[in-house]
Amino acid sequence: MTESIEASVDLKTLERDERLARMRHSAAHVLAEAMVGLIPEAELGFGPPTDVGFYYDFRLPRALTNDDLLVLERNMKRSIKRNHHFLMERIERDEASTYWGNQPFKLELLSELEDENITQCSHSDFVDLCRGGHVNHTGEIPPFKLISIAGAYWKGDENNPQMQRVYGALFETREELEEWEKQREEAQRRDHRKLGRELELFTFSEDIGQGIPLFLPKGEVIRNLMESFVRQQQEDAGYQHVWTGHLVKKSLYERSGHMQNYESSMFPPLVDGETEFFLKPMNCPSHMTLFNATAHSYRDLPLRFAEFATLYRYEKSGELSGLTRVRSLTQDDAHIFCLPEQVQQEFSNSLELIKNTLETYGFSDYRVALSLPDSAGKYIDAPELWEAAIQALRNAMEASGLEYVEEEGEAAFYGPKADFIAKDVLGREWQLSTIQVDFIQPGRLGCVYVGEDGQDHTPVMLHRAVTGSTERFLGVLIEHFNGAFPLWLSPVQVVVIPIADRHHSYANSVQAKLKSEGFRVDVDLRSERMGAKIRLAQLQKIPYMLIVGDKEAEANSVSLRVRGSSSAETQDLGETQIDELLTRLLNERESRDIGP
RNA sequence: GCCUUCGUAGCUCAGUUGGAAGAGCAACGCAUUCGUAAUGCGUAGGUCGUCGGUUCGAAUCCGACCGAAGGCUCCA
Repeated sequence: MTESIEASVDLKTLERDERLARMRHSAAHVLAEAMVGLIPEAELGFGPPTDVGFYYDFRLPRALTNDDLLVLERNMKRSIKRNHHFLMERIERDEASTYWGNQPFKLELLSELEDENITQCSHSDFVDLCRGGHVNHTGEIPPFKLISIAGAYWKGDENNPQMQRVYGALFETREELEEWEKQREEAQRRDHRKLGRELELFTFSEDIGQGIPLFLPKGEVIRNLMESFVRQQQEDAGYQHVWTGHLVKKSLYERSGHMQNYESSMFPPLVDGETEFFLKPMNCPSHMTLFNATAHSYRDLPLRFAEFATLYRYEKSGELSGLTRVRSLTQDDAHIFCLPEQVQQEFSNSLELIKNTLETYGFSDYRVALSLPDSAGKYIDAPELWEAAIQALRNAMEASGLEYVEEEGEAAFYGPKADFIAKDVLGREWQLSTIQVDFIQPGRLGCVYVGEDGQDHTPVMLHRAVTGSTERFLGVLIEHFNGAFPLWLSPVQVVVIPIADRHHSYANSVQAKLKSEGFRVDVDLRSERMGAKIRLAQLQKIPYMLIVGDKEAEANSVSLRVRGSSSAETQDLGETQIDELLTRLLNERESRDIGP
């Protein structure tokens, strides 16, 4: 056996990320060791570290079960206790080929190694082809937990065979691991699919179809408020709202480039004789058609068309998920036709709109990704237009003082994108808003304006969505607020709770008073005890409970109970005069307060 | 679409090796009139996702399909 070529490391001197990566990668080795112990015929793929732990891909003669995870975990812990040293060594190619002779995936990896710097790592009796990056010995692997079994394509390519992937979570301390598990459970508790059912916001039905959410009355109230909010802001910012229906002829999408680039994500066409109609998967061609309906002078620009449009996208069945990935969605979409020199100002205006909106919902922490094309992609071939668009977008972002990271290969087929990725209260990231610069489609669809020089010119088009899709954004909001919406968004803002039957008429009068101010108010007239009514209101996460009995009816007041910002915490604010209550409610509603 | 798991009342779930479909909550009815998170009693509710197969007999075993979950792939 050759000598170790990996120097021993003092973990304490490493950056946290590097240290964790080594620990996680080492744990993956130990997982593979345990798997070979459990199923000797296991074919090994590879096992990298992840954001929360590690995984290892295997091809196995049988499906793994959750019981297998327990066995694997136990065996891993045994190996860890024995402080096996990780030994890196260099090996000759033909020696490696012989050694890995019956491991097809390892042979494939081996054949892809360009140079002769072939290394493998052993600990205990287990050897793995590996480029390195371990802790010194298995005893340095901190607390971990095997969490799930999943299918995964070899090398992430769907044309490759499917492997079984075992995921593990690993952190430096027991506390961090437990914290992570708690976060995970909290996320499950807040799952918008569960809350959507409990709060009667939306549902799905096999009779309607996969990925097509149906909104119950309370869910529709929220949708409507979300859209009204954006609509009002857009009107203030000089947008004009338009409406372009649901069906579009194939020929338009052929000219825009969508047929060539997007057909697989569109529902099959509706055929009428010679004509094929498609359900609209996006609005840009429709809005450009609207633009072309009238003649435009450079003086008209920028022209901003906005639409709350229902779009249909044929997402593959396995990709659907609650409200966050659907087949019918409502986009708060807009297209801004402008002069090249207006791009920067329009970008900045859109950014302002997006910022205001996200902050109103309590998303103050977000990052921006600049999505660029790569050489491999399906991007429309017009290098100088791409270059112009990317330059314009970069300039606009820098002028706005935005920090951003560039991501190659993520652009739309017609242009680069600036995507806004916001963090929710649990620290999870969601891609919500987007601004895109398009130098290509307007020319393809013959959009022109008459310039100062009396000649026709092609406008630049900005695509821009604020909340993205109403469905997806609502799904994120439900989890963000844990179903306890701020007053302005709550489907039921106030519930009046009479203590006994003799208080019903006073309760009704309180309801009428608040309703006349435009509040959404229920009265609980059931023959139940007050405690039961309060409990129901709490579970429904209604912001304000007004309890009325003899005292209150006498004094023209209510006993005020506030739901509180978190689901568990409530406040009894005691007796409050109706006028005082109204002032409070009006302020809270107008300011769209999201609480502490 | 692919891998794995799952589908029993409106919801959450029990249902032993195949042998008469259950509970709690919700709903409905009656009683109760109550002071800050569940009043009591009663009634009703199911082609066990669908279709087919094995069996004397299927919620239970097998197959196909539909739907869901966790991943993978994809997301203009």
